[in-house]
Amino acid sequence: MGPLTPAGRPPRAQRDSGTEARILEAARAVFIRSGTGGARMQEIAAEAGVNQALLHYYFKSKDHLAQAVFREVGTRIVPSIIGAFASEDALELKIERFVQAYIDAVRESPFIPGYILAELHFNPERLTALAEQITGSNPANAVRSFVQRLGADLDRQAAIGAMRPIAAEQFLVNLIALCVFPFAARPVLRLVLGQDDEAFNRFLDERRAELPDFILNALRP
Amino acid sequence: MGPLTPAGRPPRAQRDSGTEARILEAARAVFIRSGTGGARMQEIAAEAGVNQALLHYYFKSKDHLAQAVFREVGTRIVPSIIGAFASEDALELKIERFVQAYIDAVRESPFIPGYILAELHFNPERLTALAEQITGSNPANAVRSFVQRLGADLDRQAAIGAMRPIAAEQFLVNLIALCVFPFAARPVLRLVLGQDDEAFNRFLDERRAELPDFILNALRP
DNA sequence: GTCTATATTGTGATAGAC
DNA sequence: GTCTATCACAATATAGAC
Repeated sequence: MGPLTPAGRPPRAQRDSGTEARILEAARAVFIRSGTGGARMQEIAAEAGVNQALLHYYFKSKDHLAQAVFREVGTRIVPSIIGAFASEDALELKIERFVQAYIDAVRESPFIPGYILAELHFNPERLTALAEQITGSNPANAVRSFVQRLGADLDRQAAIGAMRPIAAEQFLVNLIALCVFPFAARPVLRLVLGQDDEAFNRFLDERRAELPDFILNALRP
Repeated sequence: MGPLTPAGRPPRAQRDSGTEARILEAARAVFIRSGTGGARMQEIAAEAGVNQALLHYYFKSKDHLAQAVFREVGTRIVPSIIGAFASEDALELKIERFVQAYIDAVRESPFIPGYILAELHFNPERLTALAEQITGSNPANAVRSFVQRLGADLDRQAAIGAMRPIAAEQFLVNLIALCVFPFAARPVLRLVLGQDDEAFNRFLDERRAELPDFILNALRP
């Protein structure tokens, strides 16, 4: 959604100066580190290098801006999860690739999972809006059919004795938990591992290599 | 910490009318569902059945109150984690008991993990204060020695061929992730499982029974 | 200890010049 | 489109009566 223009007229020249994008970027940074409740419009304006009035010019209100940020962040993360399981590869391969792709992707912006979980905890209603945008008008159905396909995949493996049986919902939660949690609990981990960023990165390197084994091993018959 | 009393004098009579406790209880409920940033002192006062001024009488400021709540909630959860591993039982047994004890405990108040993670995400500095209170003056050391003991336990099992080798930090994160995440991501789970509380509870029942197998299986050599 | 009333600042939002 | 100035109200915090 672009700037608000007087009834139907296209936006003025200089529309592409990138101001709107800069504001959104600043808002993302501030909302991610302070939460929707803790964030201040003034702080966002300062970080974007503009004044507060401009935020309202581009995004009506604080809540609109928060929604825009959440949508943007959410739509970037979730499809990667769905996408990894769309291929025709062997289940084992999908799992391994998903784990490594997720760690690689989120490593770049390690605060995102914490932000998403916190935002959903305090504003669960945002979830339905986000889910609709990603999956279409009936998110619950889309999710369920995804779980069903995963379940069929797991059943097939169990039938040929390649894996032990496990409920699809439980497995999906396990998989995502093992990937997401280290980032969501980053502050605690830093305490356990000893404060510095470097240790955290070493931990992630090790995890990237070993987590697939842990999961695949757990699935062995 | 009791009410503020004029220089050294003990609190007046009727001190035990339970007002302070009622305020703290109300504050816990509100902070847990709205976060420190989103919570309003007025809302807490209403929920406690008193007026706003009393909150300041008992707890200096909003931030003090938030700290008190976080300490109280945090100190109730964390020791249960440490405690489960203090016994002399076999590692397998400790793991199984920890998983089930955790699920049973948190089930009563399923919003706590989300609250703690969110609070730590936005106010990581609160962690050191909490950790000091639980573990004494040097939390980083206490945590590290705990991890070391767990590591020794794992090494022993690996040495006799009962388990495959795994780094203690990775295993600890896996264990906690698998327990905590379903609660922290409760809103998402409800979407996946189909909205209602009953389905969530069935999911937890199933999980309580199967998660130990998943973990123990992952550790098999 | 508990209340009412009020001070004081913070903060989202708007008006209007340029 | 972007700014300055300002409004209106929400929210924390305090003063002081009872």
